[in-house]
Amino acid sequence: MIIPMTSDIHSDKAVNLVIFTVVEDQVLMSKVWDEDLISPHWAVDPKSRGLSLFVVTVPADDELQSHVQGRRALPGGYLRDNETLKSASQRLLIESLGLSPKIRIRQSGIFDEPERNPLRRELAFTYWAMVDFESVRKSLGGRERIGLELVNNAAFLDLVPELFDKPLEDFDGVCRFGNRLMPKPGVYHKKSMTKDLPTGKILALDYDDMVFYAWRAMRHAFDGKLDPFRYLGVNPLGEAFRLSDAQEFSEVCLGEKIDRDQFRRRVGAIDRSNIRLLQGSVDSSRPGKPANLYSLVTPVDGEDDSLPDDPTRIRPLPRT
Amino acid sequence: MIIPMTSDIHSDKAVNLVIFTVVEDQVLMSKVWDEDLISPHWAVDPKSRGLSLFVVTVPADDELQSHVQGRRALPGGYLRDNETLKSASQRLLIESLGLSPKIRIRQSGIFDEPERNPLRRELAFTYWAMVDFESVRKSLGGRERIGLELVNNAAFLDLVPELFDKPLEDFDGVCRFGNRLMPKPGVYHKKSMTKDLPTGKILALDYDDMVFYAWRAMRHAFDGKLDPFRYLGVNPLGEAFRLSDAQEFSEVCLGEKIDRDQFRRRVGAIDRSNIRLLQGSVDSSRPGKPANLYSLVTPVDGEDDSLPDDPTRIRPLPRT
DNA sequence: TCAAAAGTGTTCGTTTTACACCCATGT
DNA sequence: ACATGGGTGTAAAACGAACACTTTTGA
Repeated sequence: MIIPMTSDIHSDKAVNLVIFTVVEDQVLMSKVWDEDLISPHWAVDPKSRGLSLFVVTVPADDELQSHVQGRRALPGGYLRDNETLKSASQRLLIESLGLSPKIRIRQSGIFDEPERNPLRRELAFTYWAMVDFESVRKSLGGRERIGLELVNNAAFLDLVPELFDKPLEDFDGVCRFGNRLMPKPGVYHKKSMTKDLPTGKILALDYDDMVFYAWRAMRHAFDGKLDPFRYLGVNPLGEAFRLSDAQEFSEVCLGEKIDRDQFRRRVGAIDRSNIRLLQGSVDSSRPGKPANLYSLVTPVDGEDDSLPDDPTRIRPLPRT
Repeated sequence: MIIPMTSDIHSDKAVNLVIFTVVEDQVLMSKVWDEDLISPHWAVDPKSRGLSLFVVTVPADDELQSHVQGRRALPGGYLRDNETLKSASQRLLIESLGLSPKIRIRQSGIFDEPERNPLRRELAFTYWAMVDFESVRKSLGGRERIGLELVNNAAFLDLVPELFDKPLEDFDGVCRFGNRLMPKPGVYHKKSMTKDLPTGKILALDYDDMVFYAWRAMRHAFDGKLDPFRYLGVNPLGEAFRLSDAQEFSEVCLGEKIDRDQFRRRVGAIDRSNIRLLQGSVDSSRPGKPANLYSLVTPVDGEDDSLPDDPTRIRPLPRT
């Protein structure tokens, strides 16, 4: 990528984007032909059906190649004079992926180690967003070699116990980019990042950390009494969906399994939920009892800023 | 203040410190003679007894004077080549206040509006800490004219209902630098900063916002099941204290009133609390029934990094 | 005897978690 | 019939908020 050499570019202030997307394995298989764009190769299994959470990656800059052993990077760019970091991240979302500016973007971290980039001192600010897969798909591949790296799916969650020699319940969220353990008496949350894990580093430089922290932030959309669709500004499930699909969406984003009955009751508390039963429509396309279909009461629109940036600071809505 | 003109200073990356301290009004009166250092003047009332939460301020830079109408600023400085922002904030804490590096510092915000500083484009990163009043006191005044600005105290909390025409329970935390309303059905948290309030701006530029967001972060030490002393790394209450003092400390920091019985029961849940009854010692120095005295089981030490940076991500400790 | 502040008991409604059971479909 | 997944009833446990009452001091 060639950066135009206009003088208003702050080349020591990078903005990196952690763009999440959720897609059903079979949709991914049928719509993405170049399997080199999807990593790792086992990420999509033709036999099983399920949702996967991915993050968008690009090749590392040429000048970095000698330092990164072929590992990929996160899309990004540099701050300009007349922008805030947030507007820079919006511009970069358009520039690098051709995505509409109506996407809800949130700040998630500062990466400022003097040695983090072996070429020069630069601070990196990460912004994250959840994006509809259809929007991402159009940009995949191309000269930019835009690709997807798996963050989490049901298969990975099933692997966790043998991979880390701990049951899934011991974790307060797991994904390929790291995890936290549930606190025990006397011990607070303990986190593990890819550099400490047997599975090893995934992306170049400190991009793994960027993904992990952004994932932790994104995760908050699901762990409280928030409406994740409104919070993320996107609905990857389509017009009508099964509750079990909504549950798998939550599980993959949270990196936790949720009890079926608890999940249903939580979203069923209509006074704080955006999900409503679609009268009289069922889906029998899969084994078992046909499932009721649901839809969103208020369809999402990306640009609603009535929600605060930090979900951790929202108390649950009181009952009516 | 003269900044040495060595070339490794990043003069477009500022670090500002929001240094909180809690002090009893009568201690403040007896130990600080220059009342110009304390703002506003009604902050300390010789008649009433109580705790106040302050933030440390300094005069705005000379070059800014024409823009700020005499308003004061937060201590700060610039990032250097070989530092992270966090180590810069530690250095600045020593340089500007002579404070020991053992103080627990946390990041809280990025201020990046292109116009935020009328003199030049600069990004500001804020770091906050809670500091023992004795440490702050030694630096007050002097050539630097280091002073204190009131953030919250019982008197201000009592004023809130008539000031904002709303009962205190409608707020999810109030202080002089802003507030949030409790969410109502259909409406999420709504915040008000000083620029929107009848009470008006307090400090120069966007320093009010820095204090507000840092205060919101500091507040988290109190609203969950965290041990605030361990989280803040400081104990402003001394060796032995009444539970009612611990309660006032919490109320002033939270910007909320807490029911006496609820507060006592919460800290009384010893398996998750650091507070223990001091056998056989009572304090009769105030009207009413003499109070039992308590102390911390594990005295605080500033440099314990077993606690994560973000309290919102801590789940309560399970019971033993 | 009263005000003031400390300290405790008890209730009630909500939330969380777990377990169990029934239901409707395809094979 | 049975495997598969959808959907609901119920109950224990934990938690939070509210209220009322008792205790011990000084004035």
